[in-house]
Amino acid sequence: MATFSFAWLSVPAEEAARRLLGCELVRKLNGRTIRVRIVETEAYDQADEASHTFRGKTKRNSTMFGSAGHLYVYFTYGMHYCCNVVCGKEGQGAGVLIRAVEPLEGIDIIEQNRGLSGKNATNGPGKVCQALGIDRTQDGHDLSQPPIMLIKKSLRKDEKVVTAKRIGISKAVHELRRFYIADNPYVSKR
DNA sequence: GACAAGATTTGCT
DNA sequence: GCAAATCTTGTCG
Repeated sequence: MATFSFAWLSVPAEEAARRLLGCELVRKLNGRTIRVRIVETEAYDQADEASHTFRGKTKRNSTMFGSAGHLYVYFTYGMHYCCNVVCGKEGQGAGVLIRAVEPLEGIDIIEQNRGLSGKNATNGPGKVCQALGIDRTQDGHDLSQPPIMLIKKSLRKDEKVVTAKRIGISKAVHELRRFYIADNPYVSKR
């Protein structure tokens, strides 16, 4: 389907990061369904010194140079996966890191995958991937197709987006490119 | 062909 | 609060 289902993601990374807040991610795993809500994101684009795409296209980040609505998964620190939603226009090299989610359905599966329960199971980039069973074989996946789908949702009226400094990186840390839903208990703290 | 660093998490001092 | 665990990719010689 060469539709523009993800036209709403074909915008600058910062805008896409805001729009992704509150959206749901549906993951089919072993015949079960896991449904979560995105509560924290972080924007990356090619002009960002801390981005993988800063020095141009490589074999690893080629997914981020694809079209919006795809999944970019990378492996880091020898033990963790992080997942991003590609955004912007094709060839732009922009994406949004999913930093934290709120479990809505299939919580028992999440707890089983993580070996933990409560908010500690999904309040971090590496945790989200482990909880949803995402690894680098999902890199480049089309988020309009199973087993992982992205569903656009709006925030509730009483919820507001907070813009904050980035964390966990060593370059351009002062940039205000991290977004999260105010007062949501599943947001990573630090 | 070899070396250094990394969008993190967890456990111990 | 700090340091280790662990391996892939990118950069440099």
